[in-house]
Amino acid sequence: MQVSSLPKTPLRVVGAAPASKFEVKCSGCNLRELCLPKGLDEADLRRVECVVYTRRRVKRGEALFDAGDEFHSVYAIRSGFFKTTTIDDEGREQVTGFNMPGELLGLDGIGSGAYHANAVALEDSEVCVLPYALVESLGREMPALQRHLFSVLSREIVRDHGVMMLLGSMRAEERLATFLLNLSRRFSRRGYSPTDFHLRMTREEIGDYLGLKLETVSRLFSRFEAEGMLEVEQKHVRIVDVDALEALLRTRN
Amino acid sequence: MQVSSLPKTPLRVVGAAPASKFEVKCSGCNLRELCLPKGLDEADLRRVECVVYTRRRVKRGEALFDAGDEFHSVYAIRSGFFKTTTIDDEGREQVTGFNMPGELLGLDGIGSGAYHANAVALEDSEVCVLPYALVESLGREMPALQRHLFSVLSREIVRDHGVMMLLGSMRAEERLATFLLNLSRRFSRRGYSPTDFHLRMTREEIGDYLGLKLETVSRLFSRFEAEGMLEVEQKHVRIVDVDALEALLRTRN
DNA sequence: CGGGGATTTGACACATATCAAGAGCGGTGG
DNA sequence: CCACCGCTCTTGATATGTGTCAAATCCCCG
Repeated sequence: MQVSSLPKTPLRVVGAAPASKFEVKCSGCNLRELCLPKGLDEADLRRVECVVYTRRRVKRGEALFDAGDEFHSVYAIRSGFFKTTTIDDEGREQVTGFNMPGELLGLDGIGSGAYHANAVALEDSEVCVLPYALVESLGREMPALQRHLFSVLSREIVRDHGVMMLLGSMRAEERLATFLLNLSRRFSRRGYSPTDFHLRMTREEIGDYLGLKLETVSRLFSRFEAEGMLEVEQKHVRIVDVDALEALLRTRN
Repeated sequence: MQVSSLPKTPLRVVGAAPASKFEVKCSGCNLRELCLPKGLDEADLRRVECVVYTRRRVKRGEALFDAGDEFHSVYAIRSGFFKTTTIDDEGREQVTGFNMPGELLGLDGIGSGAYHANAVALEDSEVCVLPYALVESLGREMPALQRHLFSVLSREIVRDHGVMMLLGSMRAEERLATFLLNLSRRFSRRGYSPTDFHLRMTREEIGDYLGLKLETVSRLFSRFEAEGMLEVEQKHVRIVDVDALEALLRTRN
């Protein structure tokens, strides 16, 4: 079985400097279109690169930041995979999102000066550090950048509303189907197979995201496989019948 | 029984011009601290007032905007009460929020140029219209305003994560308790009784927000009343025992 | 190569949904 | 001012989806 999934660190710059210091070249980054506005010229890019002057590596299982940490930077994922979670006073844990290269982390900290979520790497990862004070002031000088930031925040709100829809109005199988189709689309956009990928999170983490128990998630995987929609082998998933998955969502019971 | 609830239009400027044209004076608005950054001087306020040059009235049941409408403005609620909802392709309806004076509507449209949600007035309401292009450019000249907007967007994300927590990890009674305590706090902040208020939404709308069926919501109200935590009379709610409500949330089963 | 976490699966419990009926309330028009 | 109508709400009986508990297997990581 041929499985194409994200390599551990597919986007690392070859010959980059040692861990504590990296060459940062947004201009040559193939994720540029995901974390920067379109149509920046060379001069703009150089100014952005002055803001993005460090990278940071986060090992699998480590936190990029924790809820309550003082907010100072937003992070652009360069390689790897993250989950963000919030834990309330009573210990309930909710996974608020899974994040892949080109996406931003830490936006939840802007409003209060402290991060509200934990961001944990699900595999060895690398992020670009964007000191927020610099981003903000650069935004004032570069309208396109400012507009882009507002846009990213707004789209995050729209995404969250989608998750609210999922959690509030969908049945378990619809939630998992939505989740898989969403992953598929995002992998696809990044040049990876939309039908064949590696889940970086556990069944429990999927459950904590979808509002389900891990046993339910496991059963659903088994059922989807039995019904010929998926091939599941541990964390490798192959979507065999996209149409059937999508049809699941259309079935208004 | 004495019930203090929001009057129909508590904040209307006495002697305001007719519906199509209002005096707009942010400087005299007692909601200023809710929708504007602190510490603006007189000159700044006048500039803001140039942007907020119209108001709009929305009757109970009418939509301020619908999903798919072209995005051009953000709205600050001056009086009244709104719900925002999203409907997916299959007709599932999710209430994404209830909004009261001082809160902003339409932020979800910034990212894509079209609103993603419907905003419907739950009682006769009035909003300040903030043309987004003007807000954006004024933000570049007034850092405090720009920072405030980012802050509002970020806090909306945090709020949404709270709702995800509610929908994904709480049981029905915890959801309703959380909802009531949240309303209580927001009424309180606006100078109204935190224990005694009028629900402007139906049981069904509460259910569509909390991911529950209207019957479940109704039963919960009855039970909370039977247990001496609430007094419920139609849409009037009186919180008799806040501690008990909060204790409900602490009960990790 | 060993061990502990992750996954699967089964049996059963329970919270919430569904279906149904009736009551209450508010608005409208005669 | 009263009666009617429609919508909202309440409550009961029952169904069902998902959670809980438990045990066995798997397999990945150190």
